[in-house]
Amino acid sequence: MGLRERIVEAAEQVIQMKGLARSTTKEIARVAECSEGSLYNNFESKEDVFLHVLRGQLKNLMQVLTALPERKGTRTVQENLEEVGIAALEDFYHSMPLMASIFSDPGLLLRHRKGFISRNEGPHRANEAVEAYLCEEQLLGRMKENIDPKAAADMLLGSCFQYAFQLRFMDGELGEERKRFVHNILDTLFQGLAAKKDTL
Amino acid sequence: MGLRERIVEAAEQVIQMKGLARSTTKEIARVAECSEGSLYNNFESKEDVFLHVLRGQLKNLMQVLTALPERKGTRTVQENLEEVGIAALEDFYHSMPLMASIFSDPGLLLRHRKGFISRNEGPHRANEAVEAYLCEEQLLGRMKENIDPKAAADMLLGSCFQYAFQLRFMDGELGEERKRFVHNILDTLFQGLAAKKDTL
Amino acid sequence: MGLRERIVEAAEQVIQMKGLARSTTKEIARVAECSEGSLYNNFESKEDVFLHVLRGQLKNLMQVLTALPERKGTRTVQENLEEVGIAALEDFYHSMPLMASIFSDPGLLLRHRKGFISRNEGPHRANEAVEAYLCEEQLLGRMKENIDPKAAADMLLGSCFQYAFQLRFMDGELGEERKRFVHNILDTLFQGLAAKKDTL
Amino acid sequence: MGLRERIVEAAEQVIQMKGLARSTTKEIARVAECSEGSLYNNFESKEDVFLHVLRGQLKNLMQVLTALPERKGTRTVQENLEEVGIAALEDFYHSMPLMASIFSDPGLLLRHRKGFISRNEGPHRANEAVEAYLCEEQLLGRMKENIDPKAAADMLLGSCFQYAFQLRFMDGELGEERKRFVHNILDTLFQGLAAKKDTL
DNA sequence: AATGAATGAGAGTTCATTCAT
DNA sequence: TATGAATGAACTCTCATTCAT
Repeated sequence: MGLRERIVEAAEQVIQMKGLARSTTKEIARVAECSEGSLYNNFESKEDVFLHVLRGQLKNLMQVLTALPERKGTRTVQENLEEVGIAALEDFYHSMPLMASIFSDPGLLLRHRKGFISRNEGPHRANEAVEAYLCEEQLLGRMKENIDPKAAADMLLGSCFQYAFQLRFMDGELGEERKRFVHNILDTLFQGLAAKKDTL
Repeated sequence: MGLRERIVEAAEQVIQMKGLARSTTKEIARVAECSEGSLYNNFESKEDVFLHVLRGQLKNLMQVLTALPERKGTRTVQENLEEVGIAALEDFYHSMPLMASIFSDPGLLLRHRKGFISRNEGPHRANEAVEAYLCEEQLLGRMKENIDPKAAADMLLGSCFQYAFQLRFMDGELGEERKRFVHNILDTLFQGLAAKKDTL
Repeated sequence: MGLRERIVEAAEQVIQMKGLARSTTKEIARVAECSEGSLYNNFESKEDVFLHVLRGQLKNLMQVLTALPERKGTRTVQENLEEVGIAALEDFYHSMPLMASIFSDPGLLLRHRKGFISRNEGPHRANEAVEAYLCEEQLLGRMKENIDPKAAADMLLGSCFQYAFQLRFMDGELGEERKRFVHNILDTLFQGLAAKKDTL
Repeated sequence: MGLRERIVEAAEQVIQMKGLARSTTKEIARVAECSEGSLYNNFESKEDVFLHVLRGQLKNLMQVLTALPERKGTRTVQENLEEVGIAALEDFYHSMPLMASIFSDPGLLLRHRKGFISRNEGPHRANEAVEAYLCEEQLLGRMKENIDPKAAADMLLGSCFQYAFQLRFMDGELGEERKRFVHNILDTLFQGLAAKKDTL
């Protein structure tokens, strides 16, 4: 593994542990087993290192989403979405401190927002991928016709996102209940809340 | 308005503008039109000021949720939830930089987590309130019986939460589409995704 | 007791506890049960308060020394000096943190040295008083003739002074061994170190 | 000379001049001709610098005391003690502002007392060394048998200690009278105060 | 005379960044 | 290319003193 990668991994570790606000170049260099000078031989600035760390997030989820189009028409829609939901929950949980930290410095966000968007790295990508998948399933008649695939995608990923946020806030670990959480979400989402017409 | 309040409001403004990481006591004092010393006559530390700012968040949403039990059995369930969703979206959007910033310093979170929990100030309160409301409506027969109220609450608030996060990330403003967003979510949630049985 | 006295006593307490460097007007006012403003209605400055505290030190020793001339020719010289030594040890022990603290701010010492000297408040007064007493006893033939009363006084008080310093440094309490210490000092001082002539 | 040493020397100079209470890191850095940041690359804190300054005190006296055992049986006891007394007077005079300053912050003393004791750096070391030397001379018959070597040591060093304290207090310089002072002390100590028996 | 909120200068400390080696 | 000592600007926080009440 090259030094650049080692530095990015070290930075990720340090930010996970201490938080972005308490991460220092000295500590990152220590964990990467190199000098602080080497940080600046490989990256423009500490900010630059952080950006590379950010890019490495949600890797697992993105992989699942990349494979999603192939799932179209196979297994059940709910099964396919469960796979997505679990991956989302895991990655959101893992990356939350990093992703959330960007709001602690709006200037940083401002400087790099265009870059994120042009490289299609925003956190909305996942939602769009799920939405696209659901459109396809709708065309296949495997999902109700007159509902909004975007809303469905937002509910699945949004509930996972908020759950990850709240777990981190409460210092909860992400244990086996993750499967049950996603399962309950999807069950409810597929059934709908509406009472039978005669009782409405 | 007392100086304490002015300081908290100034701190909120500054953190909204510059982010927690770039907020300085000097700037907060400047905006509050007092000396830095006065910050420390009124609060133990900068951290203490931040905590008071945090406590003032989600006020509007909490008010709507407090009124929710009285809504039980009135209007339609979907209308009642729309009110909640819109308030959530607005408050989440407004507070996101503040709430997310806490993850930039896990030490800070660690020091105050117990306080948050004991004062019931965690971000999960909203979800619990909506869940409780939906349980009641279920008993009234205004919602399908065999679905999970918690999952429904998580989807509504989770999608609003993530939408607020993404809007902030993309520098989007929260305009009139907020109503449409919540409406679509609830429409989809009430209908359910499941295809008609004969086509499943 | 008037407010002025209460403030001086409070200041002494606080300086004893926290040290001059960590003593604040806020704390002194709290202990004196008055406002910080009252400090400045009664004294020119914090420095002024400290000077008044200093003047109150070594009261017990000075009293003993004042009575010393009357002791002349009574009891034994050694007994009279023991009384002095014990009083010195006690007062030095008690006042050491205060007296020593003045060296932490030479500017303060410089500003007030002339005042100390003109009011005859220096720490050398005690030595002079003992020296004067010993001169008298020498005239009475109760002490060896050709020795230096000043040196004797310096040895008695000096050893007590340093002992008090070292006790404070080591966090030792001034217990019953104080009598033994002074007794040993005086025994040795009276006997002299010189070997018998035939062995010298 | 390394930067660390330069910083310690600069700190000693500054504390000698301004006193511990008025010594600032800015001034120390200025005198050491380095940045304030360098202070913190070389020491944990300003307190840490002060501790290193303290450790460097009484070097000359300690050297004389280290050589003392070799003096045993040579020259006269009084000559050997004069050398000790003069060194003590000089070092006490020089170090008094530094040593005394530690009492201006009992918290500091508390934090490091164990360290001082375990490293055998307390101010009592000198007394013990002289006491040990006198014991040896007693065995050689060069000093009166039935007197207390500890008391003798305490009188010699104590009188020098207090003399140094008073000189500093009075802004007196330590001139050539230092030899006379020590000489008088020792003369008196060796002779003893006791009147001839027939006159007692 | 008594108050205590407000002040602001200045303290110790941190840390991203540089650059001579 | 790798280093890490040196930097200095910027930070949070303290506290003696003032003054309107």
